Amino acid sequence: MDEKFKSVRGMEDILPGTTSVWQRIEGTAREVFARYNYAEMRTPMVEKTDVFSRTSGDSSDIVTKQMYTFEDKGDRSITLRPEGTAGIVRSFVENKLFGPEHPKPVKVYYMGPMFRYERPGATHNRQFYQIGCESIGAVSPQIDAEVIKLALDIFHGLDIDDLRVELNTLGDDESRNAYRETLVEYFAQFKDELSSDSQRRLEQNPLRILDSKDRGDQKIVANAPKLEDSLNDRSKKYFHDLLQALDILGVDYVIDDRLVRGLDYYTDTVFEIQAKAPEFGDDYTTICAGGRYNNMVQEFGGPEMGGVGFAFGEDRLATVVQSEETEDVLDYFICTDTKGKSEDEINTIFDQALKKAEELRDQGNSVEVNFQPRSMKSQKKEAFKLNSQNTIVIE
RNA sequence: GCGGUAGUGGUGAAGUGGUUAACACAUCGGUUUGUGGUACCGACACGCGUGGGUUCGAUUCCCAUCUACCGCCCCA
Repeated sequence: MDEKFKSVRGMEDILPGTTSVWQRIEGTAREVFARYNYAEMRTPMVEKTDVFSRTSGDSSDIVTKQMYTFEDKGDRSITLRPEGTAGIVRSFVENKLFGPEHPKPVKVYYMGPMFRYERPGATHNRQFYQIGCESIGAVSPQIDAEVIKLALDIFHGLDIDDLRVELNTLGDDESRNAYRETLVEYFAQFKDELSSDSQRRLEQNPLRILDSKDRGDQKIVANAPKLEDSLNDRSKKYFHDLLQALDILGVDYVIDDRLVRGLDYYTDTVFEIQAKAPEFGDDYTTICAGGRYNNMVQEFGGPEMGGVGFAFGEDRLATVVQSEETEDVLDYFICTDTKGKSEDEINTIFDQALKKAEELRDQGNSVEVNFQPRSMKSQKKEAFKLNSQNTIVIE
């Protein structure tokens, strides 16, 4: 085709042949969300840039290099949402869902496109699709555990069973600030040995050095002080209680004290769910991530209320999920025998076919009609290919 | 954003500095077939991602650009 019309880089079409997989993912998610009494919420795909830069953290990778930001005609800086949580919380505050008339926590889910400006690849698109949920307005380890179980239920419902939950706590503000100080103190000794990325992080977000992939960094990280040692009693208890709640639900988990996540807004609980599949090279690959955020509602000018949620990418899941085994059957295929007929005669035949199809469809049948002048042979071939139960010929 | 590989019809692909760009599948037409997927015949890229350049002449060489894929980075 003419190149100037090609789709924008990183934006992919989801063709009719593959939508059934997406529908299964979304349908399964809706069912599970309903069982946990979550309601769907839809927020705009664009927000003022500050909504994301304030909450995600000015130094996060998403904000520094992945935001799809531009100015509208009113010179406002707006951004295509890179993730779902910030917009939901913004709406929660703006619409006063924190009010007493709304039972807490407010439980919502969402699904839709997200945008990040980065290099596209097999598993990376600039427009991608996420499904997620948020439980806002109450803080309790049982809620966190329930949210994790909810995610697992969705994946099990999609027949993804080889799963692993990785878990960590970042503690509350007091604990994190204390840890931050000891961490900066520690890394400062090795400042010159750290990668350039991590040297930058040292000033802006020292926690992120912990999951640096740089080999040199990793050696230094290995001996770094543990977050655990900086946790205050409240944070320790919260995490302990979460583990207990997960035990009660029979959820297996792995504690990973390096897990800090790329977004700055998390407090206490952070988690990832990984799945192993041949499509992922038989490795455990992260398919879902989430955590608790107890400051964000306030940051938007709301009351002091915590939230917890997760999100998973549909694109990545779609490579693993099989479409449901629904055999495509057609009730009727209507052939039109136009060979040797005049144009007027052909038109009449097509009209008859159109009418016949309508009658059959009114009775609830699925019907395909041929409105092209072509041979009976190719029409019957097509009827066979479509697995048509009945074939009618109009001549 | 950096490094690497690649870009030929609906699909998979072969190929060459120079008259008609293999082959296969799909599609369409025809013949055959006790007739609905068989067999056979035929049609199907005025074009080799796009834009320049070198050349008597480029799909084939050079440059740029776009796109895809892999690695890094990051993540979903």
